[in-house]
Amino acid sequence: MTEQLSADHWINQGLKALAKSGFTALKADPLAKAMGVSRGSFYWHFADLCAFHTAVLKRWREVAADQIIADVEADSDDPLKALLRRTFGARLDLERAVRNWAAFDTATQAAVRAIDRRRLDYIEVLFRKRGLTPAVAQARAQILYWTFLGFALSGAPVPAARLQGLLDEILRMASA
Amino acid sequence: MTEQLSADHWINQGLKALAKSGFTALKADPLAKAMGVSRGSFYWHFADLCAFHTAVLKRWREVAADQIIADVEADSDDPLKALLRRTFGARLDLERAVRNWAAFDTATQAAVRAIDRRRLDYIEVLFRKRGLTPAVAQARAQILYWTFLGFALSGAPVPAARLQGLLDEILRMASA
DNA sequence: CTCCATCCATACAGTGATGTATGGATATGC
DNA sequence: GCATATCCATACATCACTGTATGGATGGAG
Repeated sequence: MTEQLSADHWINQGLKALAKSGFTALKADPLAKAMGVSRGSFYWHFADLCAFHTAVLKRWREVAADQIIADVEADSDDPLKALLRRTFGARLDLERAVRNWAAFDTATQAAVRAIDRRRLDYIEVLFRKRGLTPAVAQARAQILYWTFLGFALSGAPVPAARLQGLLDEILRMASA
Repeated sequence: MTEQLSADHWINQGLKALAKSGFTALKADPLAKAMGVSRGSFYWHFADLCAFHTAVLKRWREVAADQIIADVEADSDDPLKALLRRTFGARLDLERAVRNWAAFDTATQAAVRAIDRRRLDYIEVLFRKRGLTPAVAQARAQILYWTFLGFALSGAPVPAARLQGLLDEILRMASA
């Protein structure tokens, strides 16, 4: 057994295809071709497409959660600033693809909602630690998160220098 | 000729299907069934699917532009506030669907970019009229537009009362 | 009334994918 | 060294949709 595949191989390939080509690429036939293998393998590891989809989604939830943990662990001199730098600077193709997917699949929608909840709560905590009242902290967390989502989903590339200035402005507005 | 269809009928149905079911619903066969007619009509009015897609997209550009005009014409006591009320309160399914579509089609992507440019420019003008420097006006316009996009694309429903508070907070942050 | 243009239905071949059934290859336990 | 479990290839039936070709219906010009 030199080159046998596992379910994880398929799931990883699924995430890769998702980030690169969107959720419409999550099909057995094209993935198999991309991996140089036949669909026989796919249908051995997964009952059907739906099972594969839920597996990919589960993995995404894990990595998205890990992402959050990593952000929490970020150097905490100015955690909000660090969080902005990290999130606005990250590769966002996967994020984009999953959220597009969510418009067509309720399970994906649920996963996205769960992740949103966690991120929102975390941002809110950061604002509270800065001394804002709970109500204002909640509002600004929601607003900041919307801003991030808009940036992530707009798809328009922003030069690094300009992005830096925009992040500064965001921080200024959020801390006023 | 009592019940003949025109290309416009198809395009309108396309926009409706787009808003309701996303860009994957822009197919001849399902649309024809939904209109109680056969694909023969479709392929008489349009050379192929691609031609239909560009027609739908062209129409979207027009209505999205009209939307902007309407916003510009909005009562101008506090234009920014009026703009927020109008955009955050509007039906955003079509906006959502088109932007999802743009992730899979470069022509759609170009249309979205064009609309984004116009909206951004308009918001920037509003900020300048409020006395902000060009640089700050540009930055805040971008940030506010991202915030709108995040709201529009997040898909999570927000109760009207809570939304009102959030809009107030946005205005406060943007005007500080 | 007739002819023609407009508009639509139907039938066909073709494509890309799904899911299943069956059998072949390869390592591992005994 | 053989049987078995694991993993994959191939072939098949099926489905949804595309695009085309052909013919039928309907209304207006002459």
